[in-house]
Amino acid sequence: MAGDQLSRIFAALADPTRRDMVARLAAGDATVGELADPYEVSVQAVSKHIKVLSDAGLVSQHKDAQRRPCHLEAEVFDLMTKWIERYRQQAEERYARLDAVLAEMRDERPTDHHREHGAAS
Amino acid sequence: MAGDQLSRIFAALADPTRRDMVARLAAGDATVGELADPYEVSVQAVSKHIKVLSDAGLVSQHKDAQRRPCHLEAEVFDLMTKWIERYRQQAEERYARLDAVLAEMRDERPTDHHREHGAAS
DNA sequence: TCCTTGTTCAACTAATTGGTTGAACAAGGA
DNA sequence: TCCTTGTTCAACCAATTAGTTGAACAAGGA
Repeated sequence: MAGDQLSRIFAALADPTRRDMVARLAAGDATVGELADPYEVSVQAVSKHIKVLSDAGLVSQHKDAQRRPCHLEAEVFDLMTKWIERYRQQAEERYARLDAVLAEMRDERPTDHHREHGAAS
Repeated sequence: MAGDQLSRIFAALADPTRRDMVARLAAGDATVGELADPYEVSVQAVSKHIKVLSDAGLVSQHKDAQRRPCHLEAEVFDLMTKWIERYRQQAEERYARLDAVLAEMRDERPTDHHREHGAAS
């Protein structure tokens, strides 16, 4: 399980070290060695982190002699943003409706002017 | 490790079942039992999933007799969106600049074929 | 050619996680 | 009161994962 890209992306970014690397790469491409420098972990561990980001499509690498510079693939972030926005908006709309209903109830109570127009779920 | 909220949020959403539950909750509050219904897993497993979402701040629960209806906390999504947008924009700006530089180079030597993109700045 | 640099592979360990079952607990309803 | 419903706790298992070390490999430079 956890095979789809969205799962891989979220899982990749659940690790603070990897988020840090993404932040670093947003400022410019970097080799695995350069990325490993600020951390106390082994280069191999960093290489593994890059693989995770790479499998998620967040990072690509191209050959340059014996180096493999890492490059942030910003477009993939759209997948996440779309997913997030969809449910946030849905939830917020629900609240807008609820607020409207509550406001209406507040309005109707003191004067009892207009009658209700059907139940809101 | 993985103690900060952003890590918990990303980790929580890395699981497709939990993303599904978020989708369900975006349409309206639901009890643990109702959430468990469409899945083949035990109610206890669903309860654990809700705990993960709850620890991440994505879901809250309130008491209603013996029920504990789950409620999606849409505001928390902002944390993610902000993090994502920051680095995406940063990366995109970098490309805008790179594109400008490449365009300039193209203008300056029309005969030279376009080069591979190396590290910027 | 041999040596150095940069990266990855392989094997292993410890910790985490998603699932299970069985028991407990909390709040109504008979 | 006892019974049912809804939820969580506890203990356990299998799979995954972040880290380690040691070895391999690929590409220049002497």
